[in-house]
Amino acid sequence: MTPQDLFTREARNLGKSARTKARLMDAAVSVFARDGFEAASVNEITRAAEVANGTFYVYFKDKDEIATAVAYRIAHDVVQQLDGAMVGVSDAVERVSCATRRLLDLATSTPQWGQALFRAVWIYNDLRDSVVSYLRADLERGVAQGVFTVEIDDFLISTFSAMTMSTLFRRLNGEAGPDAGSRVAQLQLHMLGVAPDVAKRVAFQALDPITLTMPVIPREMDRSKKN
Amino acid sequence: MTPQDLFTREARNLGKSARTKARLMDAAVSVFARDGFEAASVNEITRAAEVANGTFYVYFKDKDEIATAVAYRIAHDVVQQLDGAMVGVSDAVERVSCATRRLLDLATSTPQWGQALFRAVWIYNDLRDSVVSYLRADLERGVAQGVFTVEIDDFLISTFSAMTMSTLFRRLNGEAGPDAGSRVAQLQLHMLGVAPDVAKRVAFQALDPITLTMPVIPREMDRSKKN
DNA sequence: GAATTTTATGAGACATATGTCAATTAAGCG
DNA sequence: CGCTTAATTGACATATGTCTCATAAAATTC
Repeated sequence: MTPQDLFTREARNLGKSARTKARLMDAAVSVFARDGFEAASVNEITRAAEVANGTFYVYFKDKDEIATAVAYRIAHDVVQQLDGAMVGVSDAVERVSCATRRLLDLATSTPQWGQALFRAVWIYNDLRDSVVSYLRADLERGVAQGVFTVEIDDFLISTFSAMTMSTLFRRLNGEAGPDAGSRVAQLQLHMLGVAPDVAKRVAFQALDPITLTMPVIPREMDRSKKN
Repeated sequence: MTPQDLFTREARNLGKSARTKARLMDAAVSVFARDGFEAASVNEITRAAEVANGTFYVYFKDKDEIATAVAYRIAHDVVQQLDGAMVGVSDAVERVSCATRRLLDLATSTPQWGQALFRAVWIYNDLRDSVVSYLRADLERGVAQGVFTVEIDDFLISTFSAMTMSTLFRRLNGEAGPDAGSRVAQLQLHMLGVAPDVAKRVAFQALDPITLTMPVIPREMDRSKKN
């Protein structure tokens, strides 16, 4: 078990079936990250989890089921982390910039989860909406504060997230360096109509180094009652 | 043969082997567009092309080979179309806006090719560079003209293209309407530092309705000599 | 520690994919 | 037309994957 195996870590005090399920989910994360969602096979996941092929089907109906389980869980944790990292920030410009930068830091610090998040957001539309849910509010706050001069609608939000996501992608592939978060945040602020000097200052200002791991909190007891 | 089958159309006066190869390439385009590159199978392509499984291997070594053949060809044609549609436009702001809008119009008018282009650009990095080759020049021109106030480098260019590509994606999926091209162009201009009123005017000004089909011009004689 | 329940196993039935090749069919040509 | 070459075919060997199920192993209960 590597430090990346966060589901397993979470389940270490739970019943055996919860632990096995967690192993499978961690394995799925790393296989999805390595091979992509389409190319991943149940066999590959069970091999990575070091369980027999049949064991998989005790816990999940098929590949889709484990994929959604993993994806929604990761998205949930990411949203929670971001929320936590932004308490006390009230300026809309800062919030928007912060969110982008924190998301990139977070995903980069646990690359497998970053990869999985990226792919999941790609596939599940409603999941993207959930990761992005806070964004609309912050953008509208900025309009109310008079600092953003664009109309906030679905198109803008999609474009905005595409900028973040494409940066995440490049960051995970080593095509962009550690300043990618600040750079894309700066461009996003330009796009929203923030004055260049303000955009530059906010996007590049130091972030207090909050610990951004994915502290998966045990929430459930053993729930492996079939059907 | 549907009107979308542009390779077949191109090859209609060529030898039999060229026509079969073209059928396979058109089939590949539509299967890639429908199933995605990973999920597509050679069987599916031969079925769509209405040829036997073995025929495929006469013309292509494997799925990758036909994919690159198709992808590079589409990219080549798209670049050529865009170039053609922009002769005479010298203002950098207009050129940049135009390129984005034309690309979206083009890809939307032949959705299968649009899909294939999107997926191909995703996979083949050098191909993206080729589609985007004119972009760097136009951006630098804008800086020289003093209308863009950002530094032009790989990061900016990637982010810029991501905006275009994500819009293409949404457009092809019906998540964005016909004004998507203008809207994203406007946002891109904002990002580059163009004044809002100018950005709005240029991004939404009418484009002369140049015929933007993919006029694949026969260029080669039958080249189906194996090895 | 024996009985019972939970969990894990892996062989196997079935499906689908790849790439090869000997045989067949079609095309081109004198 | 008959001959030669080009093009196509589909069965086959091989591989990989999915999902089920009877059985084995492990954990829990009494």
